[in-house]
Amino acid sequence: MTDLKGVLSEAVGAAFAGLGLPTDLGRVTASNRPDLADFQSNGALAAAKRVGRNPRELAAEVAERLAADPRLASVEIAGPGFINLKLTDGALAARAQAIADDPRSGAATVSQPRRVLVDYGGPNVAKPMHVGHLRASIIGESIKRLYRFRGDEVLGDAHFGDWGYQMGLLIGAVTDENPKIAEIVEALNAGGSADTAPFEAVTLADLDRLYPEAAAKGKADTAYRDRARKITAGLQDRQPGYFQLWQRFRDVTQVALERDFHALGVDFDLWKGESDVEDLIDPMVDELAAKGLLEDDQGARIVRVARDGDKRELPPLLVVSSEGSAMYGTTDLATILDRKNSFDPQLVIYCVDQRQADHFEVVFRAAVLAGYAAEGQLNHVGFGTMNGTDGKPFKTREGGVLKLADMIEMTREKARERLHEAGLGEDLPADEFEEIAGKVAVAALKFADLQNFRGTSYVFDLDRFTSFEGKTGPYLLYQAVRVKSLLRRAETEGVKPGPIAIAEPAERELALTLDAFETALSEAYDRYAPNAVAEHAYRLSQAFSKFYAACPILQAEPAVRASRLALAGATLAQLQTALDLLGIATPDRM
RNA sequence: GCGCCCUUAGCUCAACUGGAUAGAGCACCCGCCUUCUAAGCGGGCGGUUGCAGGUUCGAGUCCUGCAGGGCGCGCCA
Repeated sequence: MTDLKGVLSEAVGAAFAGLGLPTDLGRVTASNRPDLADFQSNGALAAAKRVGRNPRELAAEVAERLAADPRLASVEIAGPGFINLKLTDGALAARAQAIADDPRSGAATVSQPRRVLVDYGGPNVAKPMHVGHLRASIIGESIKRLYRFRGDEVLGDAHFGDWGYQMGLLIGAVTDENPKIAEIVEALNAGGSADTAPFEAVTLADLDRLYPEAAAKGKADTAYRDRARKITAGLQDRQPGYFQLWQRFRDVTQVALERDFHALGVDFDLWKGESDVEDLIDPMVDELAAKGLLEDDQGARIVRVARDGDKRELPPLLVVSSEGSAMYGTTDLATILDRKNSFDPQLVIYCVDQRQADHFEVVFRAAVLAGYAAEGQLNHVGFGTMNGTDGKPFKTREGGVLKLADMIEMTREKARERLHEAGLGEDLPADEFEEIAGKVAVAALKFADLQNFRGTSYVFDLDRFTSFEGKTGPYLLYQAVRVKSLLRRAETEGVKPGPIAIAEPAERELALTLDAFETALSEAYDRYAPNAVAEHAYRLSQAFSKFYAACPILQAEPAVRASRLALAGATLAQLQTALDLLGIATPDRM
């Protein structure tokens, strides 16, 4: 299905071709001046430069060739040579009708679907998720849905951090604190057998408490750090005591993670972790050595990735540490190999904090050197940080890191408050009210994040995000619910949608906005930029709201009523699709 | 020190990859509910796009320099 921009680009392109000029000059975009036109082409300006002619003259010749097009109500030249196009109401109505009849709400699919893997989330075993994981989850989930909707075959992978130094630190800390567990670990490591039941006593809260202490000690105390590294290497060697205790860490973490992700409406197809590629590492190291990529350096084994012409000095990829353990770059590289051997993605999107840009550059270069990926196939889609109102990375009032679960509950509480303030949902059963509050909270958090371009940092301001007024998630839910309510009423009154006709300005604007969905999606897709979808959802809501205020629906005469009802239905379908692509679910009532 | 990113209305952010008069929301002011959810709609106020040059018909967008802010720079992830 082609949108109006595409249809008109073809027509204008043909007109340019008729003058012996390149077809691509006909590229049409939405008008910058809605008061003058629906669409515009700037091709004459570009052409004038190439062929050395007056742009207005060229534009006039193109316009002449377009004059007979029955879909166009007017073709005008303006300014230095803009070609302004206005559609007939009939052509607009036909497009709106096609969108209303389309289960995809007018969105196209890519011509060549790819296998795409989205790597996001990145929670760590033994550490509760904190606000830092929020953006990865929100943006990654949206990108996954967007790519899938465009027709690609997409897998989302949570990619646990479960195999590094922090595991060694924690095993050390837990055994220090609990002699009984230390005894069992030692016995198992020595090849003996022991009852591991006491491991069950280790809770996520314990790990949560011990990790910061251990990490701090590791920084300050060289001996402590070296022991943790040795334990890490031992774990990676599958020494039974370390390995079984580690499994307990993984289990207690998994439960909490699933709960947090579920609350956010985030799902993964793969729950793979660093440990899943452990078996690949030794052969991979051998292979890298055989290819002559590996170098010994200060007791470690590295791959140098610097290139001529680099503006900065990139560090090498550290493959094996001086203690013999795998580093995160090692598992990242092995994961690339693992994916190549299984899903064989044509594109991998790493949705990870922008601060890790250098790290990914190093890993990607190493992957290309090793022949595990082609140049450009691995793509780091970075994002900025979420800051507090002081402009610095978000912290609690006490200065600590806020757990994700706490943030979600905070937002949910705020949502309940807002609903009560507005006197909404009070006649609903308690469980439905809770469900609505949950959806409002998720919509508030996600829309606040996704309305900004991912690369920029933004300020976390709960009061603003949860407001029902203005450009917020709750506002969008309200709009969707309002349409649902309208459609329910039509249903009970036995009113059916019918053929769409366009007459009023508000109807025109709504139809044009519905048509712009495809442009927003392709931009979001090409630039890994969900904010284009968020922007569209908001514009659609506004256009509908204007229409809703200006054009009575159920009170209108039957033909108009049927048309407007169809427009309302098309709006709801597209709005829900757009929100779904942002990972936002819509309640039926509020 | 080297490198990357950022600086747009009082505040929070957009701007379809170089196009017309730089747009939204919040805040503030003025209108609109006996009619489909007013959590809404309409109107107004608000700008030397950090500063200085350059490229061209045309720059928030590209190039150079400067100022301010953030981040990264091998055995954490």
